[in-house]
Amino acid sequence: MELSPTAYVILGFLDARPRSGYEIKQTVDNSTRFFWAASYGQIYPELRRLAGLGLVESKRDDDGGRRRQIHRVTAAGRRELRGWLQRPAETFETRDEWLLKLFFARSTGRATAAALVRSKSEFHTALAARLREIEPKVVANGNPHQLSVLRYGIAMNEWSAEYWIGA
Amino acid sequence: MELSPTAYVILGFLDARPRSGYEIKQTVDNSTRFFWAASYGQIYPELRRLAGLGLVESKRDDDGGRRRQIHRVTAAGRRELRGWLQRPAETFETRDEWLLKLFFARSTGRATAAALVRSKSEFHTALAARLREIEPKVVANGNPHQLSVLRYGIAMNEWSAEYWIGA
DNA sequence: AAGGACATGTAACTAGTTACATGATTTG
DNA sequence: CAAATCATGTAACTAGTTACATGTCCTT
Repeated sequence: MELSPTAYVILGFLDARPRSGYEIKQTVDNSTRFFWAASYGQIYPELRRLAGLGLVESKRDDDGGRRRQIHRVTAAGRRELRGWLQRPAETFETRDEWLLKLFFARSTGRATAAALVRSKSEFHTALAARLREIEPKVVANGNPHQLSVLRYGIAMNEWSAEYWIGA
Repeated sequence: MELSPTAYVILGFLDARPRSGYEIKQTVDNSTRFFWAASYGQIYPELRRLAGLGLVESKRDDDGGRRRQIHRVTAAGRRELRGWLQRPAETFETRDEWLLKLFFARSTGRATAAALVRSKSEFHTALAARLREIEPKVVANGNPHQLSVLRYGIAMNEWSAEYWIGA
């Protein structure tokens, strides 16, 4: 089966424990977001699709008057996730508008280019700080792979911030 | 006017000199590709759109029997490009399937995780090497901003490759 | 003669975002 | 009581990829 990487994000989080679509979104925003984002507009329809394929089981579990749906990964879903983990990765993409503007900053004055570089540096500093805030939670949850991914993100953004300060 | 960043890529390259859609694609693949890619399926329709908006002028310029179209940026197109360059950048996105797999490599053995890390490191080494090949061309064309963007790409990929070797 | 590079273009598809609609509960 | 948070979902849209179709010219 060939699912979208975002489907595996969902399967991956459900593999740790069952949760609602809303919770998946929060979790993504506090973890994989810096290298793989996902919006509600993707998560909810994808959950349905996965349920249709038998990879996820969804059951209603209202919280008081609050309508809620809890999803859990099935045995087939776990198999699917393992299969994906063993296949080689393919996608690596970056869309960096700062670099694009700097690249075409020919006619603009050098003040504009300098401001751009400063702004890029600040962006990476802010992102690194944001990731540092998450760090204690990830340490607490005790998954070494997740921690090493996060630390890479922190280190990389700090590296980038410094790179452009020196420039 | 609010165009897609890819439209500005086109305007930016046409600003340096007029060229065909095919040439734009080749140029992108040899320069902005590592931080902003574009396919024919985007470039050709976008050229039409830009022509419709009066930002680009396209004229037929067959090369022997080879049908060809040369596009040049208009004065309005240059204004539009400058306007974009002066607005702050917004988009910064990464989709990294290697990090995603590592992040969810809980149940897989540690051998799988190690292979993943190695493969990520190799990927960045190869990309850095690819960018190094381009470097002389960029040096030759004498645009300092383009060179600094390229060198950042090289440095960053080398940094990433080394980061994961040590891990 | 064949294969690769030059050259343009579209159709079908996949992915993903944004904005909106709806409504309950919790917190200040 | 107002605002934030919890919670689900969809419609319309934007962006972008892939695969295909077509044909020329150049190199081996």
